[in-house]
Formats: sequence, C-alpha cells, structure tokens
Amino acid sequence: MARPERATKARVPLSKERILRAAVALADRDGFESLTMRKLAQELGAGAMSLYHYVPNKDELLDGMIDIVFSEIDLPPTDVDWRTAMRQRAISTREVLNRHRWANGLMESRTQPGPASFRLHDSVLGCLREAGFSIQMTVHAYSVQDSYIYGFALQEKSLPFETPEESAKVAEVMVRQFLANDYPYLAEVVAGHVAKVGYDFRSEFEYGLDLILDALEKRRDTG
Amino acid sequence: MARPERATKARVPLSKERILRAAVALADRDGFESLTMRKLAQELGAGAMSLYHYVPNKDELLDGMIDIVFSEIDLPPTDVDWRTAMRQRAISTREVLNRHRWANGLMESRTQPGPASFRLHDSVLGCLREAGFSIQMTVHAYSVQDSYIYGFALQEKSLPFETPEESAKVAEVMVRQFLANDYPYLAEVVAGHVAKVGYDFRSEFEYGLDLILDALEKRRDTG
DNA sequence: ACCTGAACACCGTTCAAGT
DNA sequence: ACCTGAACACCGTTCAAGT
Repeated sequence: MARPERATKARVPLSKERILRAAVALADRDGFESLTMRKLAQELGAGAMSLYHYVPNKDELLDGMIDIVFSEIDLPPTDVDWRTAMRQRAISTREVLNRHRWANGLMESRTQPGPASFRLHDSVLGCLREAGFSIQMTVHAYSVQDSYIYGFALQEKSLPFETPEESAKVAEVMVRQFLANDYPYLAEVVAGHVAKVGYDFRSEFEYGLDLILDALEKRRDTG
Repeated sequence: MARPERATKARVPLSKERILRAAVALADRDGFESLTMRKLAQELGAGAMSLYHYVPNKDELLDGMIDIVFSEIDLPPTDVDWRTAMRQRAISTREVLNRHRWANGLMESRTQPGPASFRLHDSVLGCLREAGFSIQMTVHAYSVQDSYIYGFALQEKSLPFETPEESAKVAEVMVRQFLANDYPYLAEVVAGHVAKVGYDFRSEFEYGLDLILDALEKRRDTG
C-alpha cells in the first residue's frame, strides 16, 4: 500500500530528506572523501544534477547532514539531577560522534547551525540554569564539557586501534620504536599501560568526564 | 654572499623543507581548500610536477606540514612545577592552533606522526611522570588535557567572531533569533553574558584549563 | 640530477534543454 | 514540475620526456 514500486526499479521520488539520509549513510560507509555529488546521486539512482533541485550546493548538503547527526544525540533528561543528565548527554554525544566519524571536525565549524543543533544547545544550557548555575558559570560549564567531549572524540578517531586487545598488540611494536628513537617516557607509558592492559576508550572518556563534572559541582555556587 | 640570486628571478632550488614551509604559509593565508599542488608549485615559481620529487603525494605533504605545526609548540619547561609547565604548554598549543587553524582537525588524525609530535608527547609525559604521577594517572592526565585543548581550539575556530567587541555585536542579532524560535535558554545566556561583556576566548580557555589542572592535582596521589 | 608538459580520471557546478 | 547531459574550470597524479 505505502510506497508502490513501479516495475523492477524502485521509483521513489527524490527529496531533501532522502538525499540527506543517503549522504550520511554514504559518508558512514565509505568515508568523507568518498562523498561526492556524483556518487551520492548514483546511490540514489539519479543523475548528479538532480540533487541540485533539493540542495543548493555541497556546503548546504553538509549543513543538513550535520544537523541529522545532532538530532541523534539524546537531549539531557529533565527528570534527574544535572550531573546525571550531563553525564548521559556527554556519553550519547560521544557515541554519535563515533557512529559518524566524518562529522567530528565539522560539527562545531558549520556557519549555519540547524534546528537540532539549537535544540540540543538550548536543552543543555537549560539543564545547567535550572540546576542553579549562574549565567557566567553556565557558560564555563558548557565550554569545558563540550571542549572535552569533542576533543576526546577527535583523538579517539585517530588512534590506530579500536579495541583494548588491538591496542595491546599495536603497543608492543610502538614501544620498540620509541626506545630506538629516544622517547623514554612514551616507551614507558605505552609499555607500562597500553601494552599491559590495552587502552579502553570508554573508561578513559568517563574518567575525564567525571573529573570535570566533579570540579563543576564544587564550583557551582562559587562562580 | 649567501644564496646568490641569478638574474631578476630568484633561482632558489626546491627542497622538501622549502616546499613544506610554503605549504604552511599558503594554508595560513588562503585557507585549507586553497592548498592545491598546482597553487603551491606556482607559489614557489615551479611546475606542479616538480613537487613530486620531494614529496611522494599530497598526504605526505600534509604529514610534513603538521609536524612543522607541532614543532612550533613550546615544550613544557623542566625548571618549574608540573602545573606551571602544563599550563604553559597548553597555552602555547592553543596559540599555535590559532595561528594555523587549518591544522586543527588534522593534528591528531595523521597516521604518520613526525619527530616534533613525538618529542612533544614525550616531554609532556615526562613532565607528569617526574612530578610523581603514576603511569595510570599520567595517561588520564594526558588524555583530559589534550582532549580539552584540542576541543577548545576546535570550537574557537568556528565561532563567528574574533574579539569580545565583535562577539557583543553578533550576540544581539542572535538573541532576537533565539527568542523568535523558542530557544529561551540560548537567548538568556547570550543576552545575559555574551551580549553584555563579550566573549573572551583567552579567559574562557584558562578557566577550563585551571579547573582541570586543579582536579588533576587533587587526584595525583589517589589514582 | 632536476625539472616539466600533456594527459587521465576525477571533482563541483552552470546552463540550456528534455519529459 | 521534475529531472538531466554536455561542458567548464578545476583537482591529484602518471608517464614519458626534456635540460
């Protein structure tokens, strides 16, 4: 009933929504440099120029894609204390950033933020204000948290391993390199930590996150 | 005596060093998308293909450029306490990142870090280890600091103003937009803070930095 | 040894046209 | 209204050749 398919080729009409979703999926699957107007159109079974009826240019395509990514981040819940709410939102942000690694450097550098971005920002600020943070302290709290979250995801993206097991393996090779090149502390830290237990991104992320939230809690009333 | 110039056109021979320096200068001046092999060659008064005798491809050109950026970051001084040393290094990193905005997303995502990157990493780890941080705590301390520094610089890069005066001006327009679109907290925070005093990146950066360093100091011995 | 032009397989986007 | 192919001004890079 819904969406009748004519003949063998599905003839779903194009739409901005459909184009944006396909663009996100393509970037997720093949990486950011693989996202070209031509390939995207092909993915949709259309000519390259058809896209330009829904999106003025590639830059605004990116704006739309980024706002989809923002929309996937859970808003901070309003029925728990601010610390729990901020913690959950931070963890959700990191998850989404890992799901869409190409988005990482672009999220905060778009000149045209979309509605999902505004809604999230507004909710986070609201959470802090309602918890009794002064306006000044809200700005501080927001800045530290987001710098940390996006910065962590940025470094995480680049490390040459995904799991603790992998990291332990890679680490042994690195240690030899470091020792041979006179980087004693790099060798020591990698040998004594990463190579032994592996590097667990999730727990590392939460360590720093809790450190920051603890510190914010203490400063909430002092400004 | 040094570097005799033949005729009117300087005939300085190409070299990897010279190419990398010119590439950094070009990206600084005209932005990252303006950095093409063709334009870079032109900047050096050479044919595009000449570059390939010194750099195997554009990707390795970027690796070299990034390591130049790393080399500009001051190593943490060894004759002061760790907190002062880390603070100075963080401030120097932010300065360098602002000088080379194009580098920001790339610094930690290169697959082939260069010697300047290793040297800096080694020095920072050394600073923490010598200050009595356990290996485990050194990893934590390193991760929080760098996530914060790079994340802050990332957001700073994208904000649509450079000085507190500019920010105050932009803020007034934004507040009207936020109120019209039902983002009450965004409106409140921007009106009550940014529009009033302007947003000062340097002091915002140092607020978060000190918050993190304070927290690390307290945890140094507890792990 | 050091440099280079022509050429190839790509880009994003304009324009004038198809149904 | 919705879609498109040819064409333009770009890319990075290969290759075969110049001095």
